Amino acid sequence: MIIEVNQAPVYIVDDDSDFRESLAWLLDSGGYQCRGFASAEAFLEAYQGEAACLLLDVRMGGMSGLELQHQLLERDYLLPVILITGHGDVPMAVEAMKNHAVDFISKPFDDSQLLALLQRVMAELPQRFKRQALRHQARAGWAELSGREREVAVLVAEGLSNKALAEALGISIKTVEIHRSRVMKKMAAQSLAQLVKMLGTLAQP
Amino acid sequence: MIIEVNQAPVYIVDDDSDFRESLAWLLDSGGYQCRGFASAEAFLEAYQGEAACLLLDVRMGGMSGLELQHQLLERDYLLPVILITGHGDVPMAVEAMKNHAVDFISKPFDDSQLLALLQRVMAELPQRFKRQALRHQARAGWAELSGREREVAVLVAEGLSNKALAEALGISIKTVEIHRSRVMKKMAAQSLAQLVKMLGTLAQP
DNA sequence: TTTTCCCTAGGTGATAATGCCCATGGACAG
DNA sequence: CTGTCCATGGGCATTATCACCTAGGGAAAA
Repeated sequence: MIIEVNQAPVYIVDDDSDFRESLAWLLDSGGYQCRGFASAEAFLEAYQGEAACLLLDVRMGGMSGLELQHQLLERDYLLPVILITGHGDVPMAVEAMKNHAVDFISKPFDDSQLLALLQRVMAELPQRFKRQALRHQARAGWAELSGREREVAVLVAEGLSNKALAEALGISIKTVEIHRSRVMKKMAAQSLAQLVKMLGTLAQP
Repeated sequence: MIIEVNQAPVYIVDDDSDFRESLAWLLDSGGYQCRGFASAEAFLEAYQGEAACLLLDVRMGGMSGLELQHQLLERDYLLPVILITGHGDVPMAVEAMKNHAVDFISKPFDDSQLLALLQRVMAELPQRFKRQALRHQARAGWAELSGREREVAVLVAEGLSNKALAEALGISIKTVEIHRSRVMKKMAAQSLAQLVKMLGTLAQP
C-alpha cells in the first residue's frame, strides 16, 4: 500500500477524545497530518487562516459545530468543512450545506468513504485558498476606494472602455483614467483580469 | 394587502394533484404566476430554459425529484430548485443541497416561510440567468477554440500581457495577437472583462 | 493530390491604456 | 483658517491592443 503524505493538515474538532483518536488513527493511515481540538472555541483560538481541512462534530459542549461553521463564514475563512454527527436531522443538514459545508456525514460512516472524500477535498484545496486570498485582497482594497472609484471599478469590470465610462458618468476621459489608475493601485491588481476576478469574489457570498 | 405580480413563473412538479392545487393557491395569493406538472418527464419536455423557479417533490412516480434536479444540472440549467418532501432523510437532503438546491423543505411547512424563500429566490433570478447565459455562451465559444487558442485564452484571463504571453509560449507577439483576436471573436466577448468572466463560469462546476 | 485547418510571423495604422507632470474647487476636520 | 482628501481635467510620451493586409509550412482529410 502506498502512503502519500499530504502537506495540508486535517483538523478534528470533537469533544469526545475517543472519537478524535480513532479518527486520527484513520487519517494517519491515510497519510494525512492531523490535529485534534476538544472544542470549537479552542480551534477558533488556534486557527490562523492557513490551508487545511476541518472535520467537525455537530453536537459539542459550548459552541456547536454549526455555530463554528457560521463563525468561519463570518470571518471569511473558506476552509472546507465536513460535518459529522451522531443524530442529525434534515433541517440541520440543510443548514450546514447552505453554509457551504462540503459534506454532512452521519455516524457510523464508512472509513474508505471518508478517505475518498478527503482526497477530493484536498485536491481542490489550492484553488479554494487561492480564491480566499483573492477575496481578502479584494475586501481590503475595496475598503480603501472612494465612492467614485467604486463606481468606476464596477464599470471597468463590466468591460466598459475609458471612453464609454466617461460618457456613462458624464466626466472626461482624463478623470476616468485617474480614477481607474487609483483603483488598480488601491486594489493591488496587476491586471484588468485580476481586478475582474477580485470584484467577482466580492459579488458572490 | 399589496399583491405584487412577479413576471417569472413558478413551476410546481408533483404527482399529487391536490398538493399542486393547494400550492398553486398559496402562490397565487403571493402574487406569483405558476404552472403545475404531474411528472418530472412532463416538465423536462416542456421546459425551454426560460427564467423560472422550480418547486419539486422528491418522491414521484417515474423520475424522482432528485433525478430531475440532476438532469437539469447536466443540461446546464441554473434555474433555482426548491425540493419538497414528505419523508426526507439526511442523505437525501445532503445530496439535494450538493446539487445546488436552494432549499430542502419537509412537509408540512409554514406557508409564509415558503413565500419568504420565494421572494429571496426571485430577487436573485436575474443574476442567476445572466450567469447561465454567460456560461452557455462560454461553452459554445470554448468548443470552437483550437488547442493553442485555449492556451492563449487561459493565460489572457490570468492577466498576462501579449508580451508576457509570447515569452511564456515561446512565440512572437504577433502570433499571440492573432490567437487572442480569434479567441475574442469565437467566444463572442466584447471585452477582456467579459472573457475573464466567461472563463470563470467554465472553471466552476 | 488538392483542400482545409492550424500555427506561425511581418507591416501599417488607428485606438486604447498607462504613467508622469501640472492645476482648480469643494468639503470637512483640526 | 489651513491642511487633507476627493473629484475634476489638460498635456505629453510610451506602451498595448486591435484591425486590416500579407504569407509560408505542416498535418489531416477529402
